[in-house]
Amino acid sequence: MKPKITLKDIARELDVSISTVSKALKNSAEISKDTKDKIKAFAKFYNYRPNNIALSLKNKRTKNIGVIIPDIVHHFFTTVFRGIEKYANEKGYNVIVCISDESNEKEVINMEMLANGSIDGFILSLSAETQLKNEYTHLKELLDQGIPIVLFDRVTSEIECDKVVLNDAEIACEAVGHFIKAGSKRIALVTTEKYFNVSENRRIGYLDALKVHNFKVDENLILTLSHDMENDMLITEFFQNNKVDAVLCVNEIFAIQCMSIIQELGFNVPNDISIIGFTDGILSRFSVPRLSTVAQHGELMGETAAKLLIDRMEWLDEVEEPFKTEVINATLIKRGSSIN
Amino acid sequence: MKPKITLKDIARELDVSISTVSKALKNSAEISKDTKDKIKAFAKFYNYRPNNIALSLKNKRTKNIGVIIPDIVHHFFTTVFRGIEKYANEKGYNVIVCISDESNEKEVINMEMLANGSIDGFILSLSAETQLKNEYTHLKELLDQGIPIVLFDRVTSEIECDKVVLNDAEIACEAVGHFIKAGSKRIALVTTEKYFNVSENRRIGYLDALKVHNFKVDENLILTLSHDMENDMLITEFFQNNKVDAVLCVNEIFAIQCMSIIQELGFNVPNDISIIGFTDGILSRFSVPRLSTVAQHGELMGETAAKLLIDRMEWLDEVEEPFKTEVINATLIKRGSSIN
DNA sequence: TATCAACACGAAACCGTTTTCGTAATAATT
DNA sequence: AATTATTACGAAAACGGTTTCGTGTTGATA
Repeated sequence: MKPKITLKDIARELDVSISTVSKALKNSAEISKDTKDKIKAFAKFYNYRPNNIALSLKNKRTKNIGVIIPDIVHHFFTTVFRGIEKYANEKGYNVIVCISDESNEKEVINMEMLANGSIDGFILSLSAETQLKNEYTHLKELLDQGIPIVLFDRVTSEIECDKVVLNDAEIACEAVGHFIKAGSKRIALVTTEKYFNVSENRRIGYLDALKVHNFKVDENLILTLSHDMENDMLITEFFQNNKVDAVLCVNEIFAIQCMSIIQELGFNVPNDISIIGFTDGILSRFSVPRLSTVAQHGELMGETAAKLLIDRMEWLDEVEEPFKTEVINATLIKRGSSIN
Repeated sequence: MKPKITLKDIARELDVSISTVSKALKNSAEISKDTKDKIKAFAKFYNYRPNNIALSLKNKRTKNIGVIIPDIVHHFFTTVFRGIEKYANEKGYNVIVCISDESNEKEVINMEMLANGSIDGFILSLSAETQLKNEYTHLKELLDQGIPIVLFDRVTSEIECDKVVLNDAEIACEAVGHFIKAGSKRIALVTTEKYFNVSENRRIGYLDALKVHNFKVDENLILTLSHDMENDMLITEFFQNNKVDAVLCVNEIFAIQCMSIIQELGFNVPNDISIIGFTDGILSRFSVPRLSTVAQHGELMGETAAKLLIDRMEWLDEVEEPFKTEVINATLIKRGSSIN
């Protein structure tokens, strides 16, 4: 057991002052070559590393980023996290993750916890409950305290800060357009409650596409599912009661569930019913047939968010940049579950 | 913009000493009720919160746990992480995650980075490269410095510390036994390179089961795949060239890949060939037919690891507990991809 | 009236750094 | 020889807390 060595230890052993040791290790011109060599050798031998906590206290920056995500088991958030971690690490930052579990309270508690010095900035995607309650005072307070925040994916216009979003409406429109070009007539949308900005945007894109192609909107063709319940019965009834030849689902799970039920009901995918989902995750790649889907480029999204945050943190004292919203362009990946 | 308030600020405003403020906020009996009330009210009004960094420096404990995992996109690690985060959070700890990306170098760098004061202890699963090179000096050094470590899943006997593992051999044996009871005669194993302790243990379980039931081992029925390559060709050839009626795969992806190729080759799952995988992830639950699999209880594993670590950290000064190895009992989940 | 608790608070050390500033000792200049 | 510049280092403050110990002021006791 050899505990960590400090500047003080080195100073005592070598009979110099702490300041001298500190300067010597930073190769200061103030210190003679002899002394520097001696100190460096000693430090190297005992594997001296400066204490991060002491540095943080002194510099008033921790080189830690707080990441708050609603759920890590969702593939999309996992990939975004991957992107954040990768970029942050390259830039010498560490990442502290908290999972809000879609709960507003957890989101608030975790952020307040971390805000007391543990991190230099936040990257987060709003919890479902936060979006539902439209409650953003915790974010406002942190911004007020000068802590930079980057929102991604689940964002809100109530808060002014850097953001990274997907062109949800546009890509949903493109997906529906793709159905229409392939000859689909009755196109369904399977979505979540509309307080999610992303679902709402995808719905808008869906409606836009119908309008552009002079399709009449049939509200019966929009199925709203909750993300935390057993939806199998609802889906089954939906496809039994409605004649449908194409479905756009706002996430991968819904898409896979629909495909599985559609197949059980005796329809052929994609000949009877085409399916396109969101998130190019593992499910989409390994299903039969493989799922056509909207790739959200989560990793890029994460990197972009991290870059936005780190840039702002590192320029904070120098210039006052206006807030940016970066738009990630989704890609429609055509695979076996849709025609052509 | 109202920056964070400190003890010093309160002391100045209220014309008392810093010590008085500190004691008042901790409700010390040393301070008169009047003064305490005044200080508490002021602190509350300005939303005073002690600075975590200063506390860490003083207390020599950060209440942060470092988690190093090889890969976060793998469902198993994600769930373990979930368990760690959950338990740690309940106990007031934050989690700093680094992804080693199966690289020994990254593992070493990240751990050294965090070890300089940022965390109180580590939870990790060894990277592939670390297991391949059998290089554990970084772990030994940290343990030497008095930093507690808990290894999970990918562990090694070279290091003495707390560990959490799955009863891999046992459950693999049980899975193969299940095949045999259902009448399978030619049982294959699809696995990874054997320097992974987990794959090796599953292989041992597979061999044990064969031996117990007086089956001859046919090395041709063991297919070794690399985890980062395109394996489709290898799998296809394997099932074309070998008569097989059951397959145990050491992970979910291999299982799904095998199932998909087996079906393409015109075999019926499970009638012609039964399949059991490892990891009860999203893939297993949504495949057609649903995949029989070994549930590894990742979340429980994570919680157990976090509990082991936190217990050790909090008792560190008091007693010297011997190291423990907790074994998580996997569960065989029988679904559509295997008979009976 | 001198002595002594009890009370209420402040000074200062400490955690491990960095950094500014002051100052001996030596060397260079006039 | 007196002054100045340079070199090489140390003292101390600062970051934001906690905690030990000391101390001035009361009120009670002998």
